[in-house]
Amino acid sequence: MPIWLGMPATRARLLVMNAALGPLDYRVPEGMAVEHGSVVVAPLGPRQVTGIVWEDERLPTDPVPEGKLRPLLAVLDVPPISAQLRRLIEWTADYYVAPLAAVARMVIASGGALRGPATMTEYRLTGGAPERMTPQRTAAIEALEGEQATIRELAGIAGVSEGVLRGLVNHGVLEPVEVDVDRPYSRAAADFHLPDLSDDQREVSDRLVELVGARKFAPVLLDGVTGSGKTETYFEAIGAAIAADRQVLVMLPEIALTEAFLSRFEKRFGAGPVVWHSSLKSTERRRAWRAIASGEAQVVVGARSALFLPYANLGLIVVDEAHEISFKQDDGVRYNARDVAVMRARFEGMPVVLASATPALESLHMADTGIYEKLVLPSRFGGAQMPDIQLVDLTEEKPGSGAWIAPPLRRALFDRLEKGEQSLLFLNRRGYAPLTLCRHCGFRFQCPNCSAWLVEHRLSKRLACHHCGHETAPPEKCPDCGEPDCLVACGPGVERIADEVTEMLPEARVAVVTSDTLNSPEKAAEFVAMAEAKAIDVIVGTQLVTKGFHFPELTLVGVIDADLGLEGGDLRAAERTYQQVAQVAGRAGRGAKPGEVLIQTRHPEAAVIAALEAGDRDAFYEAETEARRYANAPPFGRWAAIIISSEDEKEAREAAHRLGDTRPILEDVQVLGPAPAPMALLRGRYRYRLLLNAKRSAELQQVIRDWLSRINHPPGVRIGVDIDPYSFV
DNA sequence: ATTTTGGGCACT
DNA sequence: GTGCCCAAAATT
Repeated sequence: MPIWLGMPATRARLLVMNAALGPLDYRVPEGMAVEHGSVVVAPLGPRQVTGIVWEDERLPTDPVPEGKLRPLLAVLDVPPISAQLRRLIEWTADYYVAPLAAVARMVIASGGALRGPATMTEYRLTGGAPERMTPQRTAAIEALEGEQATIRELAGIAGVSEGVLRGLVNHGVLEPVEVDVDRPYSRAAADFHLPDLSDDQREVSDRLVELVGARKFAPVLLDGVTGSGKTETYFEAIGAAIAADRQVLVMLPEIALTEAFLSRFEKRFGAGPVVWHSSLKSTERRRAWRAIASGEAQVVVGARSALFLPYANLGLIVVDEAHEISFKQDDGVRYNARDVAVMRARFEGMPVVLASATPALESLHMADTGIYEKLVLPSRFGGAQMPDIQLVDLTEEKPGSGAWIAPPLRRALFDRLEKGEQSLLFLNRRGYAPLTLCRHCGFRFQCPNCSAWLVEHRLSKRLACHHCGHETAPPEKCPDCGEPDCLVACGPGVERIADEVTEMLPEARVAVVTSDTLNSPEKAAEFVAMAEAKAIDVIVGTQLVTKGFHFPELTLVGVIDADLGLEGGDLRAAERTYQQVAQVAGRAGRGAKPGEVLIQTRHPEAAVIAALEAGDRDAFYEAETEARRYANAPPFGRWAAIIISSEDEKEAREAAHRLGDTRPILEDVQVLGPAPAPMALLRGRYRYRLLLNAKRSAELQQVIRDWLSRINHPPGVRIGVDIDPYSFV
């Protein structure tokens, strides 16, 4: 699609991949084929930058005289970024008050992929014979018949040293072949293994398949109780997209979850999907990126960063566990992948499925107002029953001192172990104890870079900060008063609960499941295999175990402290508590045996806790909706946060007050603060915060942009805008 | 973001 | 005048 019809292609406006730079104009050299979306290399001073050719009218800038233009250096060998994706980049930058370049960088996030297809040299037999035969050469020629691979691989196949093969190359017996290093992915087949679906599932999957066929924007809330088989249901929609040769993006909240997903996917489609997440190695990243951009990748499974990739031919987006707050990115561009996914589906015209057993209130509201289509799976698959939920009132049923498991939960654990069934204890706290203090002088171990206590990890024998990664070895003596043997652990973490279980049930096999212990796909797979083989009796885990796992023999779930999430005054504390507890409860009784859930709490009367006990989701959502309406919180009003940070406390405070003093006075936007942010010191930066509460009708982003552009700050001060903040950290 | 430039200042 | 540091300007 040439864009400068009939005219010499002279000028191109670039969005350069540098957030501090505005749009830059360049000259297109004679004979260079460039269109909107082309990814190009341009000279910038003595250096080079990557840029995307953009529509002039969408990137306004002061006119630059012809004579000042420098010529573009090259067009990169990748498909141009589509107009729809360019619009999505603009929308995201605009909505989240972020620089265009910062958003565009997430599209180009591949480094090596842009430098063209890399090649490597493989070798194969020519059929010729060497002048002098040796036993090794004979063996090699025999073994390598029909093989083509690198020298190293061939040496492995033939069982000879690489030197032997190099000799054969020199004698012309082996010939080099240049191949693309990115080998093709194996193909998924839409009908590889068709599932047995319940009537409910069939009804929902038929509708999803229909929507995939319609090729129009269609936001869907797939609302199914835990264990209802949502995954199998949307797999049918994926099958339809594969059959129609359109790409699918499945977003999962945690990399730890992908392992279980991958094996289910492979059983259904006969080949694995393309995996995308932030810790891919650069070669894997390049291979995946190129396959996605060329259309070769049929199904991509990824964390939130997979959302911005330049799919050649996307036909369906699925956001699984769509309520998860990890879809909200909390550094760089603070976007919510769940919401941007809906926008992408809209710009590109396709269905987007938000799947959850505990949808975000906002999503449910969109469904109830008819903006999203709601598809419901009301019961568990295979006749499994929802678990029985009981509260344990910790003010009456007291665990012993230094213990956190109250008698009713202890009895239930005993009972399961006797019956040979599995139990799961949930506590959303990594490590052994969240605080260590000196019994003698009261000294508390604190992170030097953050406003946080150091968490004791006994498994790794470290005191660690969970915010910045600071670690020290626990000392023998108090660092403050020098008293030996005076340090005591305060409060429980999962490691400590595991110790308590072991003390109580010495013969029980206990597994601690957190991001510390399940930090690789292999470890995750190993854990799943052990749990399925019944080599684990009690799982003690953080929120990592609340989602995705399906263990049919698991019949007891204990929530150690349901009140934990309610502390801290977070906007969404009640909702998050409800979701976490409901999700972890949903791990119980997924097989033939019924499940039991015991929730330990000091506030059995709190609305969230009562709703959990009654299994009354509607009551919780109704109460929460009213609370949101009262607070002018989403979906009724909107919140935004402005975080001012600097390594210098005074500089941060002064910048925050300068902003506060020039706050806009508006009827529909209220500004609160500045105040020290809840994490007043984070990773060595002092932080202040302003909160904005706006009516739905307010031009919130425009107000913020105008306000921030009026003030200049010292270079060390960073201003971050967080639209629809989740964590109030 | 990174590089270039230019002003102010000490030193010769 | 020269060298040096730092802030401001430019980068198309």
